[in-house]
Amino acid sequence: MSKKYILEMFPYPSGNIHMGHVRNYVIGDICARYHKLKGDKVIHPMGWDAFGLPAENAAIQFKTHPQDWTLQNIKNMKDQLQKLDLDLDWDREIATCNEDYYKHQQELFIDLYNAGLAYKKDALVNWDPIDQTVLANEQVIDGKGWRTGAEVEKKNLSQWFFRITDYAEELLTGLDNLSLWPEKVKTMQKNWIGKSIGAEIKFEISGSTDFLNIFTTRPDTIYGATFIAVSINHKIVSSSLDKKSIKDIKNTFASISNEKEKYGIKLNVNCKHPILDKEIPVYIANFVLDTYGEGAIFGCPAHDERDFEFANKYSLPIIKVVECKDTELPYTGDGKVINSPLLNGLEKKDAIEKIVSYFKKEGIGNEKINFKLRDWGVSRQRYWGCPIPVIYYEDGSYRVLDKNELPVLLPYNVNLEGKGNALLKKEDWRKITCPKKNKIAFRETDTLDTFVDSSWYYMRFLNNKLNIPFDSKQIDNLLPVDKYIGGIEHAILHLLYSRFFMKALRDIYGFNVDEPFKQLFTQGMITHKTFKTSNNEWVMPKEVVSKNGTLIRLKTKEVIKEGPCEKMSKSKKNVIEPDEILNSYGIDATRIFMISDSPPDRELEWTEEGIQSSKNLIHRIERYFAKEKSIIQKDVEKNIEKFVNDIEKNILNFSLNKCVADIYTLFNYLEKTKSYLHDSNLSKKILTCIFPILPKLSLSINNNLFKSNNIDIWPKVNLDLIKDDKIILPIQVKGKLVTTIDTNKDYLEEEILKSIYKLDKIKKKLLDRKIIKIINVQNKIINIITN
RNA sequence: GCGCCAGUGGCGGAAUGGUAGACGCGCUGGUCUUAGGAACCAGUGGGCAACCGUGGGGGUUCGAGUCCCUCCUGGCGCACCA
Repeated sequence: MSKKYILEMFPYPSGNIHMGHVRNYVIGDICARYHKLKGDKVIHPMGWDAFGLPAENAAIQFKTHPQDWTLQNIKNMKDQLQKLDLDLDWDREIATCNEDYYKHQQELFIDLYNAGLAYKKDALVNWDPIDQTVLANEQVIDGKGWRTGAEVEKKNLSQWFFRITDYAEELLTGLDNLSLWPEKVKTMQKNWIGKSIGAEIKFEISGSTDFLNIFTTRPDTIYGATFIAVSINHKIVSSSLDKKSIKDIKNTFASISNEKEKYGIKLNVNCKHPILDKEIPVYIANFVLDTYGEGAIFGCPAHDERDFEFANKYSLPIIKVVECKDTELPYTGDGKVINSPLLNGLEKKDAIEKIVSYFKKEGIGNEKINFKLRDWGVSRQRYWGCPIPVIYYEDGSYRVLDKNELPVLLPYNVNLEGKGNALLKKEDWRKITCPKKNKIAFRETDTLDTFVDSSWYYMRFLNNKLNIPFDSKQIDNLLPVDKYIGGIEHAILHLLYSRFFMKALRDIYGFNVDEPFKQLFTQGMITHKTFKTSNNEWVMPKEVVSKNGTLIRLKTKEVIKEGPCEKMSKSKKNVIEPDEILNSYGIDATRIFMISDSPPDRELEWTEEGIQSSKNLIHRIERYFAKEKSIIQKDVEKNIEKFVNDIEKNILNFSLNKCVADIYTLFNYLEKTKSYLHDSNLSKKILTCIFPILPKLSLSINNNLFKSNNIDIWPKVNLDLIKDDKIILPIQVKGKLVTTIDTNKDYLEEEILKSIYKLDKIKKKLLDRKIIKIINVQNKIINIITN
């Protein structure tokens, strides 16, 4: 018996499930039910990603406490999910906002801290000066606070970070082993991690013993370096300009409307070229990122587009060091190195190798690998999240709590009105006496990013009652998740953070699992038609009727124009409520429609016709099994066997739309041949195979026919039975199909050719032609090649 | 701009390099009736035909929707990453 851990990304408890959830969970449920019928030990849990900002917003808007609001939402959504009759392990349920979840997360924080993977440093946040609060990136719209409309400021705050960059290399190479992940997601993660191999080079500052570090992927172009550019936040800027000038420059940078326009200020500093006996100027440039590499570059205008543009603007020299035509400048391709005494004639790869070893020898540079990936900032200046188990003393020092001092409970009675973080204002919670040092201390008032909550929930599901975060033995036995199903929007952050957690905790606890999710499946979103009035007001589809070919709004008789199909959203009024659909069409019709009209990883367009025909199929299957038994045709068994084989293959491939086609094909056949067989093993086989997709229907028919609530286990396919001994063989002349003939499998080529030559259609084609060659792909095709 | 993915009937979509369009929707004609959110039967890529057809053009192959090159269009992601 093998284990199958099937997991759908757990939802944020917003209060109501939407069609996207339904599709997500139906896909997972079909897998889970299939594997159960196969006899696998299936783990199929569900829980709630229950911390996060919307609860705080709701608190202000509806005057409810975030906890009450969240718990009520969980209750509502659980009711709705249960109406969907999903085969979930509800006894594994967790909610990240429950003490019993987040206290273990505090333990993990301590583990990470002790392993050197959690640390504090200053970082910039979005600060709303009116609300006196920190904003998430998505709350900043066009540089303004979403609620106050105030110009958002960048503020430097001391914050907690997880050292995900320690795992950058493994997070990158690990992708190669994830053969069951979509290429697209792997590419996105690869780009996000952004590994570049290059060199770090020291540039001596003229008239000083100090130097500038520069990262480059093109050390082979060092002879072409004619300037240096640094970011405005580089330390050389603060040491050579006063604060006022820096602020002015920042403002100038910010005022450049075309983001790509190059702009620079020459500093009163030069650097020595590391090889040549010359000095090159240093600029502050708006296009140099301070978060990448060393925040400084050397400009080689001949072989870099940005440097070329900059050099032209400020009339800096352009020195060609890679062979190319002048018209090709800036030339960024490969070629032989020129104008570079140490490197002339070498190809790029050899030149890089040679120059780097020269730098090493001279002590002015080294190989360097650089990543785009930054450490993960996990502090959120928010109430509704997992408290960080840290206390601060009056002298500014801090202490990470011991595990026996946990949990740090989130206080219930807080003031969410007004400005600032509610925890900061909660003096009686914040201020404590440190039991260890017996002096006054203050709790950390930041809470953890909710991505932390979702980075290990799949571990907690394995044993949600345990008094420690998880049991390492169970992790080894039951992870990785075999099939993880969810939206593509989590391609980077959630999935990368979870992979990091898996690896970090592996190294701390010593378990043998490297990756949390063996197979990842990203389902497509659900779209629906949109409608608008002539004033561009959105109209709900059910308000629209067609009258003599024009669309009008039922109530007002306004003429309506049809828009494109778009992702369901409240603002576009094209949402379909799962509750309504379940009430009108039932669970099974809803389930099967979720997988009918397009492959599960692509968009699904919601249509009335679609859901209706799903319902019709269910009636049709019911009618079929209600018919009087009839004599069984010879081929019925074979066709059913083929059905079992096909539908199984398609479930395993997530080709669920083809499963629906398999069901139609089977019932088309059975009805066409009037084969009604419902008291036999054959009908039990059919009921088993449709059970994962249509559980309610399958059970009720099973009950009617066999007075049993038990669905048979998944049948083992008899491949001999499926084999065809008669085949239809296509006959081509010169690669073009002319006709087909019915024949036995494993025919003799000579014999079959004789009968082929007798066919009129073939005779006509062969008239006045000479046969050059016969291509017989046994049992597949015969191709007659003529002159 | 760079990267990835995709382009097949009226529509959604099927096709290990081997009969393109499975299956569904829609549509056409018919049947039946307790007039239904039905059901059943027949048909449905284009063309009167020979034939032509998988975004355009080239190529590989006996044979290409499928592989290669190139261009066009659309979607997604990244976006000055040195």
